[in-house]
Amino acid sequence: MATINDVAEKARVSVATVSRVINNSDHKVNENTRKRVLLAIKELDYHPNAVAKSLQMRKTDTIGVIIPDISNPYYAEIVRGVQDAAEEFGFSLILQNTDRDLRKLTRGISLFREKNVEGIIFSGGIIEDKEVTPVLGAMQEKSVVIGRQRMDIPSIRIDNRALTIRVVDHLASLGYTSLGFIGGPASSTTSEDRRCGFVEGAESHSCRFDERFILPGELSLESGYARTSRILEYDDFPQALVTVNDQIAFGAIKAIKDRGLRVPEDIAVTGFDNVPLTRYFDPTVTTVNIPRYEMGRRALKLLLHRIRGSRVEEVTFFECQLVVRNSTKLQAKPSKTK
Amino acid sequence: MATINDVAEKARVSVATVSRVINNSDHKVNENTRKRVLLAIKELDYHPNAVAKSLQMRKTDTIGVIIPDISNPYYAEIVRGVQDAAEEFGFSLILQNTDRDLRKLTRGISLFREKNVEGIIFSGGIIEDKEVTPVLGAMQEKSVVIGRQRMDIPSIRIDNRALTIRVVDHLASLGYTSLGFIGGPASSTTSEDRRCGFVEGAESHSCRFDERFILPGELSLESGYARTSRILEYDDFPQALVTVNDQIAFGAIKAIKDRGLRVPEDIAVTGFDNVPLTRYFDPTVTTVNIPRYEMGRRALKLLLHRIRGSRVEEVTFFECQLVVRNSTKLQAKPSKTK
DNA sequence: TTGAAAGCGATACCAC
DNA sequence: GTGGTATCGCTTTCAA
Repeated sequence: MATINDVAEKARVSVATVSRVINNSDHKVNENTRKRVLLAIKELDYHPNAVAKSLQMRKTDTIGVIIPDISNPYYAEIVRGVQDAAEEFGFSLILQNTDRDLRKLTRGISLFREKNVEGIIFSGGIIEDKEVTPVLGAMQEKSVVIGRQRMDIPSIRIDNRALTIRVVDHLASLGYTSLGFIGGPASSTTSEDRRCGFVEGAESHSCRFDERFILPGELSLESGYARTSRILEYDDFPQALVTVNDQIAFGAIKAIKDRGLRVPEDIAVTGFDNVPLTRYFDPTVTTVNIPRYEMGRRALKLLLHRIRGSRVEEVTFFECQLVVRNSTKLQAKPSKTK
Repeated sequence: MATINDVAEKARVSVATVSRVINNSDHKVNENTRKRVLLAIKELDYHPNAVAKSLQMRKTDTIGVIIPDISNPYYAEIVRGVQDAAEEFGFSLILQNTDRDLRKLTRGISLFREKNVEGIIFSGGIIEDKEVTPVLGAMQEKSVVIGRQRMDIPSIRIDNRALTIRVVDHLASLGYTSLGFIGGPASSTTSEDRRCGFVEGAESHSCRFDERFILPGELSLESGYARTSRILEYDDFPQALVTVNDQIAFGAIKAIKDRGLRVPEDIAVTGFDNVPLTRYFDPTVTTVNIPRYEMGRRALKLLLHRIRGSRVEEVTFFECQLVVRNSTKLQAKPSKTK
């Protein structure tokens, strides 16, 4: 690999000059010299070494992203948003999956510090003050979070409680009077907020709900299937099931159908996220649209502001919409996708 | 941020000594000195600077991954495999999405070179000799590809042609005699290989197939829906549809049902990939399991071998299995998930 | 066992 | 306009 020295030698100029033309600095350089340098660069197939540059400049133009699992479409879409915005501003991403494991979380943060990332975006998983603050250290000033967390870091959020109340309102307006809830891990603040919203909404409509029908779980198809199966074993199972993500909802619907029951006639189901497949599932799934991609973009921009020293909003809320589809209509009408 | 110099000063030793204890080098260092250094490190909350280390060592422990789109679950799972393996060996990943756009591809490669990644893993999208070779340069020796491509780079592959023939065999054995095919972009070698396999299989069973029913498309739900709708407009539409991925298959099934037809009684559908949802869709989808995660892992390991100078297999094939489910059974039986 | 010093490949200040 | 050179933080001879 050719270095700036090789270029300087070949062009018979100093490295300072080469540096100037590489960065088309405002420092003037003669047109002819510039040409010679450019030629040498071409001939040597010279690429500036970003590592050396980073060392000197004390900036790496990379930011770290910490998520539970990139193979989870929910996070994948957030990451895509972050990444597109990052690219716009000339930043690279380096990713760390935690599987919601504290050890992996802290290891990721340490790695990021060593690699001198300029900031960190967290999404999902537990971020507890006690555990994380010490290893995060000064990087806390250069972090943003997508979702609620227990630390003093600016966050991009949605109002999970209010949204779940909206879901319950919708269900109540359709005449459902007994409800169940399938959540995620107890450590997930998102899931907890939704559970609170569920309870609050159900109470306000005097819906019947029952500890047997409020279950925690994983955010997965399998968990949705298993929890729903368990609920269906009771004769007095609820008329509608509120779940905290679309994967769970898919699993729930399959469990219901496998038991010979119909959605929504025998039991309605709602999800969260509005992944593309909700429009293709049978029945199509009532859910809450969460603008994951946009939240990713925004998180990146927010982080850049922080990095550059601006004060930023402590909390940025994103609006979400309830998307009503066939999994909650009392009589399913022929659906029209397009 | 404390540097190695600060530590040296605080511990009243030279940076050389500090370096030795940090890397527990085999170079002996007195137990007492070591303790002093360790203490200083703790007190200063010192983290070695990976950038400086990289510059000196001429290695970054970073590898680049180039894929069309991380928000596509197919690639997300590959990336997760790569990442887990990378972590095992102490490597970090840096990602680049191309959206199958040549300009983004070359930009990504350039970036990776500047960042001194130690190797590149490509998956998906067009990798044409002409376009890519020059910008890849010496990095070609440090690359591996997941999928077929038109360059001289070791690859991890599956036998798309044979697998598609297997799908057709299955269909033929069930008695389907007229077939259709919905593919991806013409630029996708994977999709092309599958089309060849489809034609070859259909011919060998003397199945009826027709240019009208062999359509290219995108690898998406929408595309599957649209292409299928078009096919269904013909009165002589085929009895079974082979599609090149599960997303397309989902779209196809919905299009069929929306038209009031049944899967598989009126028309059967097959996919490719075996994403988790194929077991939850209604009907469950016959597909080909592709071990994406394992392929990702293997790609990383293969790359590490290359980087370390070993010769590696030019092509590594992965076995895949046909997974028969209800979207191709002539009479659907009650399915049992678990 | 320990330390001094020469780089790694850039940037940028200061002379000329 | 151009060049010399200190510097970023670390590893690694080479001497002591």
